[in-house]
Amino acid sequence: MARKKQYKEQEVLEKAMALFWRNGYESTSVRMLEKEMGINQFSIYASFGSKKGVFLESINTYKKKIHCITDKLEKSQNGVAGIKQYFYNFLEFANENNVNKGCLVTNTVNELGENADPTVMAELVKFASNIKHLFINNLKQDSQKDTDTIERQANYLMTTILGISIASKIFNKKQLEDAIEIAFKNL
Amino acid sequence: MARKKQYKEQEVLEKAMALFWRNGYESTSVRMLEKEMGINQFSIYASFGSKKGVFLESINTYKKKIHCITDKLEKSQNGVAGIKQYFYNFLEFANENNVNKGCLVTNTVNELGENADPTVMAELVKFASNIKHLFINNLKQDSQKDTDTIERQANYLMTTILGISIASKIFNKKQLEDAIEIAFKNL
DNA sequence: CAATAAACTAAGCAGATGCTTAGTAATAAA
DNA sequence: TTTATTACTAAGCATCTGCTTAGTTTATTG
Repeated sequence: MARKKQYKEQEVLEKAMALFWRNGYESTSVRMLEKEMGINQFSIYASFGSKKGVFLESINTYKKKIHCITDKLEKSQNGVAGIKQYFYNFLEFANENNVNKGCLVTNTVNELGENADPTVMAELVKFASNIKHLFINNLKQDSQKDTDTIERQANYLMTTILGISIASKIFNKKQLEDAIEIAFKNL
Repeated sequence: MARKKQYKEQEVLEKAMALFWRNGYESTSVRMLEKEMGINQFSIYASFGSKKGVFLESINTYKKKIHCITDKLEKSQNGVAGIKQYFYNFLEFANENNVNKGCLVTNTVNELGENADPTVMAELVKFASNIKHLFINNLKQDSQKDTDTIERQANYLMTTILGISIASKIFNKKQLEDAIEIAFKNL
Protein backbone atom coordinates (compact mmCIF):
# COMPACT_ATOMS: atom_id res chain seq x y z
CA MET A 1 0.00 0.00 0.00
CA ALA A 2 2.62 2.46 -1.07
CA ARG A 3 4.19 4.25 -3.99
CA LYS A 4 6.68 2.50 -6.30
CA LYS A 5 10.30 3.57 -6.76
CA GLN A 6 10.76 5.36 -10.04
CA TYR A 7 14.30 4.05 -10.51
CA LYS A 8 16.14 0.75 -10.26
CA GLU A 9 18.97 0.80 -7.76
CA GLN A 10 21.33 -1.24 -9.94
CA GLU A 11 20.78 1.14 -12.84
CA VAL A 12 21.56 4.30 -10.90
CA LEU A 13 24.54 2.55 -9.29
CA GLU A 14 26.06 1.92 -12.71
CA LYS A 15 25.96 5.66 -13.30
CA ALA A 16 27.33 6.47 -9.85
CA MET A 17 30.20 4.02 -10.35
CA ALA A 18 31.07 5.57 -13.70
CA LEU A 19 31.23 9.00 -12.07
CA PHE A 20 33.41 7.84 -9.17
CA TRP A 21 35.63 6.02 -11.63
CA ARG A 22 36.17 9.12 -13.73
CA ASN A 23 36.38 11.62 -10.85
CA GLY A 24 37.56 9.89 -7.71
CA TYR A 25 35.73 9.79 -4.39
CA GLU A 26 36.34 13.17 -2.78
CA SER A 27 35.83 15.30 -5.83
CA THR A 28 32.52 13.67 -6.63
CA SER A 29 29.87 15.62 -4.75
CA VAL A 30 26.37 14.47 -3.84
CA ARG A 31 25.02 17.18 -6.17
CA MET A 32 26.99 15.62 -9.02
CA LEU A 33 25.69 12.18 -8.06
CA GLU A 34 22.13 13.60 -8.14
CA LYS A 35 22.53 14.77 -11.73
CA GLU A 36 24.37 11.69 -12.96
CA MET A 37 22.10 9.19 -11.25
CA GLY A 38 19.04 11.18 -12.27
CA ILE A 39 17.42 11.00 -8.84
CA ASN A 40 16.95 13.41 -5.94
CA GLN A 41 19.23 13.53 -2.92
CA PHE A 42 16.40 12.20 -0.81
CA SER A 43 16.27 9.07 -2.95
CA ILE A 44 20.05 8.67 -2.78
CA TYR A 45 19.98 8.78 1.01
CA ALA A 46 16.87 6.59 1.19
CA SER A 47 18.50 3.89 -0.94
CA PHE A 48 22.14 4.07 0.13
CA GLY A 49 22.24 5.93 3.45
CA SER A 50 25.22 8.14 2.71
CA LYS A 51 27.72 9.15 0.06
CA LYS A 52 29.98 6.43 1.46
CA GLY A 53 27.11 3.98 1.04
CA VAL A 54 26.78 4.87 -2.63
CA PHE A 55 30.52 4.42 -3.01
CA LEU A 56 30.62 1.01 -1.33
CA GLU A 57 27.84 -0.19 -3.62
CA SER A 58 29.71 1.34 -6.56
CA ILE A 59 32.73 -0.75 -5.64
CA ASN A 60 30.53 -3.85 -5.69
CA THR A 61 29.15 -2.84 -9.07
CA TYR A 62 32.72 -2.36 -10.25
CA LYS A 63 33.68 -5.83 -9.06
CA LYS A 64 30.79 -7.32 -11.02
CA LYS A 65 31.87 -5.38 -14.08
CA ILE A 66 35.52 -6.38 -13.88
CA HIS A 67 34.55 -9.98 -13.23
CA CYS A 68 34.52 -10.67 -16.98
CA ILE A 69 38.32 -10.32 -17.06
CA THR A 70 39.22 -11.67 -13.61
CA ASP A 71 37.13 -14.68 -14.54
CA LYS A 72 39.20 -15.26 -17.69
CA LEU A 73 42.32 -15.10 -15.56
CA GLU A 74 40.90 -17.54 -13.04
CA LYS A 75 39.94 -20.01 -15.75
CA SER A 76 43.17 -19.70 -17.73
CA GLN A 77 45.52 -22.67 -17.56
CA ASN A 78 48.53 -21.17 -19.30
CA GLY A 79 50.51 -19.70 -16.39
CA VAL A 80 52.36 -16.46 -16.96
CA ALA A 81 50.84 -16.02 -20.43
CA GLY A 82 47.41 -15.84 -18.83
CA ILE A 83 48.57 -13.09 -16.49
CA LYS A 84 50.06 -11.13 -19.35
CA GLN A 85 46.77 -11.43 -21.21
CA TYR A 86 45.05 -10.11 -18.08
CA PHE A 87 47.24 -6.99 -18.21
CA TYR A 88 46.16 -6.33 -21.79
CA ASN A 89 42.54 -7.12 -20.98
CA PHE A 90 42.69 -4.65 -18.14
CA LEU A 91 43.91 -1.86 -20.41
CA GLU A 92 40.95 -2.46 -22.69
CA PHE A 93 38.65 -2.62 -19.69
CA ALA A 94 39.88 0.72 -18.29
CA ASN A 95 39.53 2.48 -21.63
CA GLU A 96 36.49 4.51 -22.56
CA ASN A 97 36.51 6.67 -25.69
CA ASN A 98 40.30 6.53 -25.71
CA VAL A 99 40.47 7.86 -22.16
CA ASN A 100 42.00 5.53 -19.62
CA LYS A 101 40.38 5.75 -16.24
CA GLY A 102 42.68 3.31 -14.46
CA CYS A 103 41.22 0.93 -11.90
CA LEU A 104 38.53 2.26 -9.57
CA VAL A 105 40.02 0.31 -6.67
CA THR A 106 43.64 1.37 -7.08
CA ASN A 107 42.56 4.93 -7.87
CA THR A 108 40.75 5.01 -4.55
CA VAL A 109 43.57 3.41 -2.56
CA ASN A 110 45.89 6.00 -3.96
CA GLU A 111 43.51 8.88 -3.38
CA LEU A 112 42.44 8.08 0.16
CA GLY A 113 45.45 6.12 1.37
CA GLU A 114 45.61 5.92 5.14
CA ASN A 115 42.76 8.39 5.60
CA ALA A 116 40.29 6.00 4.00
CA ASP A 117 37.31 4.86 6.00
CA PRO A 118 38.02 1.36 7.43
CA THR A 119 34.91 -0.15 5.79
CA VAL A 120 35.97 1.18 2.40
CA MET A 121 39.60 0.18 2.95
CA ALA A 122 38.67 -3.39 3.89
CA GLU A 123 36.73 -3.71 0.65
CA LEU A 124 39.69 -2.43 -1.38
CA VAL A 125 42.21 -4.70 0.33
CA LYS A 126 39.96 -7.70 -0.23
CA PHE A 127 39.85 -6.93 -3.95
CA ALA A 128 43.63 -6.57 -4.19
CA SER A 129 44.36 -9.77 -2.31
CA ASN A 130 41.96 -11.61 -4.58
CA ILE A 131 43.92 -10.46 -7.63
CA LYS A 132 47.17 -11.50 -5.98
CA HIS A 133 45.82 -14.99 -5.39
CA LEU A 134 44.81 -15.26 -9.02
CA PHE A 135 48.37 -14.33 -9.96
CA ILE A 136 49.76 -16.93 -7.54
CA ASN A 137 47.50 -19.65 -8.93
CA ASN A 138 48.65 -18.95 -12.47
CA LEU A 139 52.30 -18.81 -11.41
CA LYS A 140 51.90 -22.24 -9.83
CA GLN A 141 50.89 -23.63 -13.20
CA ASP A 142 54.43 -23.12 -14.41
CA SER A 143 56.01 -26.40 -13.31
CA GLN A 144 59.29 -25.73 -11.62
CA LYS A 145 58.73 -22.60 -9.47
CA ASP A 146 59.23 -22.93 -5.72
CA THR A 147 56.85 -21.17 -3.32
CA ASP A 148 59.38 -18.47 -2.48
CA THR A 149 59.83 -17.54 -6.14
CA ILE A 150 56.08 -17.50 -6.63
CA GLU A 151 55.56 -15.18 -3.68
CA ARG A 152 58.26 -12.81 -4.91
CA GLN A 153 56.96 -12.81 -8.45
CA ALA A 154 53.42 -12.17 -7.20
CA ASN A 155 54.68 -9.12 -5.29
CA TYR A 156 56.41 -7.98 -8.43
CA LEU A 157 53.27 -8.44 -10.50
CA MET A 158 51.13 -6.53 -8.02
CA THR A 159 53.47 -3.57 -8.17
CA THR A 160 53.58 -3.80 -11.94
CA ILE A 161 49.81 -3.92 -12.48
CA LEU A 162 49.52 -1.00 -10.06
CA GLY A 163 52.03 0.91 -12.18
CA ILE A 164 50.20 0.01 -15.39
CA SER A 165 46.89 1.01 -13.85
CA ILE A 166 48.16 4.46 -12.89
CA ALA A 167 50.33 4.89 -15.97
CA SER A 168 47.36 4.07 -18.22
CA LYS A 169 45.84 7.38 -17.19
CA ILE A 170 48.85 9.34 -18.45
CA PHE A 171 50.96 7.34 -20.91
CA ASN A 172 50.03 6.44 -24.47
CA LYS A 173 49.28 2.99 -25.82
CA LYS A 174 52.75 2.36 -27.19
CA GLN A 175 54.40 3.27 -23.89
CA LEU A 176 52.07 0.96 -21.99
CA GLU A 177 52.71 -1.91 -24.39
CA ASP A 178 56.47 -1.40 -24.05
CA ALA A 179 56.03 -1.64 -20.31
CA ILE A 180 53.99 -4.83 -20.41
CA GLU A 181 56.20 -6.56 -22.96
CA ILE A 182 59.38 -5.95 -20.97
CA ALA A 183 57.69 -6.68 -17.66
CA PHE A 184 56.97 -10.25 -18.78
CA LYS A 185 60.32 -10.97 -20.34
CA ASN A 186 61.75 -13.01 -17.50
CA LEU A 187 58.95 -14.70 -15.60
CA MET B 1 60.12 52.52 5.23
CA ALA B 2 58.00 49.52 6.00
CA ARG B 3 57.51 46.64 8.35
CA LYS B 4 59.58 43.45 7.99
CA LYS B 5 58.16 40.01 7.22
CA GLN B 6 58.13 37.81 10.31
CA TYR B 7 58.73 34.63 8.32
CA LYS B 8 61.02 33.40 5.58
CA GLU B 9 59.16 32.20 2.51
CA GLN B 10 61.44 29.21 1.94
CA GLU B 11 60.96 28.07 5.52
CA VAL B 12 57.17 28.15 5.42
CA LEU B 13 57.24 26.51 1.98
CA GLU B 14 59.11 23.52 3.41
CA LYS B 15 56.23 23.05 5.82
CA ALA B 16 53.58 23.53 3.13
CA MET B 17 55.31 21.00 0.91
CA ALA B 18 55.42 18.44 3.72
CA LEU B 19 51.69 18.88 4.27
CA PHE B 20 50.81 18.54 0.57
CA TRP B 21 53.08 15.51 0.37
CA ARG B 22 51.33 13.77 3.25
CA ASN B 23 47.78 14.86 2.38
CA GLY B 24 47.49 15.56 -1.32
CA TYR B 25 46.35 18.79 -2.91
CA GLU B 26 42.58 18.84 -2.58
CA SER B 27 42.35 17.61 0.97
CA THR B 28 44.84 20.17 2.22
CA SER B 29 42.83 23.27 3.12
CA VAL B 30 44.10 26.82 3.46
CA ARG B 31 43.22 26.61 7.18
CA MET B 32 45.51 23.59 7.50
CA LEU B 33 48.23 25.45 5.61
CA GLU B 34 47.81 28.37 8.03
CA LYS B 35 48.47 26.15 11.03
CA GLU B 36 51.29 24.16 9.45
CA MET B 37 53.08 27.17 7.97
CA GLY B 38 52.54 29.14 11.16
CA ILE B 39 51.36 32.26 9.34
CA ASN B 40 48.00 33.94 8.73
CA GLN B 41 45.96 33.51 5.57
CA PHE B 42 46.66 37.11 4.66
CA SER B 43 50.38 36.36 4.61
CA ILE B 44 49.85 33.20 2.55
CA TYR B 45 47.93 35.17 -0.06
CA ALA B 46 50.35 38.09 0.07
CA SER B 47 53.35 35.82 -0.54
CA PHE B 48 51.91 33.20 -2.89
CA GLY B 49 48.70 34.63 -4.34
CA SER B 50 46.55 31.53 -4.02
CA LYS B 51 46.45 27.97 -2.75
CA LYS B 52 47.60 26.92 -6.21
CA GLY B 53 50.49 29.36 -5.87
CA VAL B 54 51.59 27.74 -2.62
CA PHE B 55 51.36 24.37 -4.30
CA LEU B 56 53.43 25.36 -7.34
CA GLU B 57 56.14 26.68 -5.04
CA SER B 58 55.87 23.49 -2.98
CA ILE B 59 56.57 21.49 -6.14
CA ASN B 60 59.67 23.59 -6.69
CA THR B 61 60.74 23.01 -3.11
CA TYR B 62 60.14 19.29 -3.66
CA LYS B 63 62.33 19.32 -6.75
CA LYS B 64 65.15 20.93 -4.77
CA LYS B 65 64.75 18.33 -2.08
CA ILE B 66 64.74 15.33 -4.43
CA HIS B 67 67.71 16.76 -6.28
CA CYS B 68 70.09 14.95 -3.94
CA ILE B 69 69.05 11.61 -5.47
CA THR B 70 68.36 12.69 -9.06
CA ASP B 71 71.81 14.22 -8.97
CA LYS B 72 73.37 10.91 -7.96
CA LEU B 73 71.57 9.28 -10.89
CA GLU B 74 72.76 11.96 -13.28
CA LYS B 75 76.36 11.60 -12.15
CA SER B 76 76.36 7.80 -12.09
CA GLN B 77 78.31 6.07 -14.85
CA ASN B 78 77.22 2.49 -14.24
CA GLY B 79 74.18 2.17 -16.50
CA VAL B 80 71.27 0.07 -15.28
CA ALA B 81 72.88 -0.44 -11.87
CA GLY B 82 72.68 3.32 -11.31
CA ILE B 83 68.98 3.32 -12.12
CA LYS B 84 68.36 0.43 -9.75
CA GLN B 85 70.18 2.33 -7.04
CA TYR B 86 67.92 5.31 -7.79
CA PHE B 87 64.87 3.13 -7.12
CA TYR B 88 66.24 2.17 -3.71
CA ASN B 89 67.28 5.74 -2.99
CA PHE B 90 63.78 6.89 -3.84
CA LEU B 91 62.23 4.47 -1.33
CA GLU B 92 64.46 5.90 1.37
CA PHE B 93 63.64 9.42 0.23
CA ALA B 94 59.87 8.85 0.38
CA ASN B 95 60.05 7.31 3.85
CA GLU B 96 59.40 9.30 7.00
CA ASN B 97 59.04 7.54 10.34
CA ASN B 98 58.38 4.28 8.49
CA VAL B 99 55.51 5.85 6.57
CA ASN B 100 55.96 5.99 2.82
CA LYS B 101 54.52 9.11 1.27
CA GLY B 102 55.27 8.21 -2.33
CA CYS B 103 56.37 10.94 -4.71
CA LEU B 104 54.68 14.33 -4.43
CA VAL B 105 54.64 14.65 -8.21
CA THR B 106 53.17 11.24 -9.06
CA ASN B 107 50.73 11.51 -6.16
CA THR B 108 49.45 14.75 -7.65
CA VAL B 109 49.24 13.43 -11.21
CA ASN B 110 47.23 10.54 -9.93
CA GLU B 111 45.01 12.69 -7.74
CA LEU B 112 44.21 15.45 -10.20
CA GLY B 113 44.65 13.61 -13.49
CA GLU B 114 43.01 15.42 -16.37
CA ASN B 115 41.29 17.89 -14.07
CA ALA B 116 44.60 19.37 -13.02
CA ASP B 117 45.24 23.03 -13.66
CA PRO B 118 47.37 23.38 -16.83
CA THR B 119 50.08 25.34 -15.01
CA VAL B 120 50.36 22.62 -12.39
CA MET B 121 50.21 19.86 -14.99
CA ALA B 122 52.98 21.42 -17.09
CA GLU B 123 55.22 21.46 -14.02
CA LEU B 124 54.49 17.80 -13.29
CA VAL B 125 55.09 16.68 -16.88
CA LYS B 126 58.40 18.57 -16.95
CA PHE B 127 59.54 16.72 -13.85
CA ALA B 128 58.58 13.32 -15.27
CA SER B 129 60.29 13.90 -18.60
CA ASN B 130 63.41 14.96 -16.78
CA ILE B 131 63.49 11.64 -14.93
CA LYS B 132 62.91 9.76 -18.18
CA HIS B 133 65.89 11.48 -19.76
CA LEU B 134 68.06 10.52 -16.83
CA PHE B 135 66.98 6.91 -17.35
CA ILE B 136 67.77 7.15 -21.06
CA ASN B 137 71.22 8.57 -20.41
CA ASN B 138 72.06 5.74 -18.07
CA LEU B 139 70.66 3.13 -20.46
CA LYS B 140 72.94 4.54 -23.16
CA GLN B 141 75.94 3.79 -20.98
CA ASP B 142 75.33 0.10 -21.55
CA SER B 143 77.26 -0.32 -24.79
CA GLN B 144 75.23 -2.43 -27.13
CA LYS B 145 71.66 -1.11 -26.81
CA ASP B 146 70.06 0.42 -29.91
CA THR B 147 67.90 3.56 -29.60
CA ASP B 148 64.67 1.63 -30.01
CA THR B 149 65.52 -0.71 -27.14
CA ILE B 150 66.50 2.25 -25.00
CA GLU B 151 63.21 4.03 -25.67
CA ARG B 152 61.21 0.91 -24.84
CA GLN B 153 63.18 0.22 -21.67
CA ALA B 154 62.76 3.83 -20.58
CA ASN B 155 58.98 3.51 -20.97
CA TYR B 156 59.14 0.32 -18.94
CA LEU B 157 61.18 2.01 -16.22
CA MET B 158 58.81 4.97 -16.01
CA THR B 159 55.85 2.66 -15.48
CA THR B 160 57.84 0.66 -12.95
CA ILE B 161 58.97 3.64 -10.86
CA LEU B 162 55.38 4.90 -10.95
CA GLY B 163 54.22 1.54 -9.63
CA ILE B 164 56.92 1.53 -6.95
CA SER B 165 56.02 5.07 -5.95
CA ILE B 166 52.35 4.25 -5.45
CA ALA B 167 52.99 0.78 -4.06
CA SER B 168 55.38 2.22 -1.47
CA LYS B 169 52.38 3.81 0.22
CA ILE B 170 50.67 0.45 0.70
CA PHE B 171 53.09 -2.47 0.44
CA ASN B 172 55.75 -3.44 2.96
CA LYS B 173 59.50 -3.25 2.48
CA LYS B 174 59.94 -6.88 1.50
CA GLN B 175 57.26 -6.66 -1.16
CA LEU B 176 58.83 -3.53 -2.61
CA GLU B 177 62.29 -5.09 -2.69
CA ASP B 178 60.88 -8.17 -4.44
CA ALA B 179 59.39 -5.85 -7.02
CA ILE B 180 62.61 -3.93 -7.64
CA GLU B 181 64.83 -7.00 -7.78
CA ILE B 182 62.66 -8.77 -10.33
CA ALA B 183 62.01 -5.58 -12.30
CA PHE B 184 65.73 -5.22 -13.04
CA LYS B 185 66.15 -8.79 -14.17
CA ASN B 186 64.37 -7.75 -17.35
CA LEU B 187 67.01 -5.25 -18.45
C1' DC C 1 -14.12 5.56 -1.69
C1' DA C 2 -11.08 6.60 2.34
C1' DA C 3 -7.02 5.43 4.98
C1' DT C 4 -2.30 4.44 5.04
C1' DA C 5 2.35 3.93 3.76
C1' DA C 6 5.99 4.71 1.03
C1' DA C 7 8.47 7.83 -2.58
C1' DC C 8 8.90 12.11 -4.24
C1' DT C 9 10.15 17.60 -4.42
C1' DA C 10 12.63 21.36 -2.96
C1' DA C 11 14.06 24.22 0.56
C1' DG C 12 17.20 24.51 4.20
C1' DC C 13 20.82 23.17 7.87
C1' DA C 14 25.53 23.68 9.92
C1' DG C 15 30.07 23.46 8.76
C1' DA C 16 33.99 23.81 5.52
C1' DT C 17 36.09 25.85 1.46
C1' DG C 18 39.13 29.54 -1.05
C1' DC C 19 39.69 34.20 -0.72
C1' DT C 20 39.05 39.34 0.81
C1' DT C 21 39.04 43.29 3.51
C1' DA C 22 38.67 46.76 7.34
C1' DG C 23 41.41 48.08 10.89
C1' DT C 24 45.91 48.00 13.55
C1' DA C 25 50.98 47.50 14.33
C1' DA C 26 55.66 47.95 12.99
C1' DT C 27 59.33 49.91 10.37
C1' DA C 28 62.36 53.23 7.99
C1' DA C 29 63.00 57.53 5.43
C1' DA C 30 62.16 62.67 5.67
C1' DT D 1 58.79 62.98 15.32
C1' DT D 2 56.06 62.76 11.64
C1' DT D 3 54.72 60.26 7.62
C1' DA D 4 54.53 56.81 4.24
C1' DT D 5 54.65 51.97 3.43
C1' DT D 6 54.36 47.49 4.36
C1' DA D 7 52.90 43.44 7.44
C1' DC D 8 49.85 41.82 10.59
C1' DT D 9 45.11 40.26 12.98
C1' DA D 10 40.70 38.65 12.74
C1' DA D 11 36.27 39.01 11.04
C1' DG D 12 33.59 38.14 7.09
C1' DC D 13 32.29 36.96 2.11
C1' DA D 14 29.93 33.79 -1.21
C1' DT D 15 29.89 29.20 -2.42
C1' DC D 16 30.12 24.40 -1.75
C1' DT D 17 29.94 20.24 1.20
C1' DG D 18 27.13 16.06 3.16
C1' DC D 19 22.82 15.52 4.97
C1' DT D 20 17.82 16.48 6.76
C1' DT D 21 13.17 17.65 6.80
C1' DA D 22 8.53 19.73 5.94
C1' DG D 23 5.17 19.14 2.72
C1' DT D 24 3.18 16.76 -1.42
C1' DT D 25 2.23 12.93 -4.68
C1' DT D 26 1.39 8.24 -5.80
C1' DA D 27 -0.01 3.68 -5.08
C1' DT D 28 -2.11 -0.18 -2.42
C1' DT D 29 -5.26 -2.09 0.88
C1' DG D 30 -9.74 -2.38 3.41
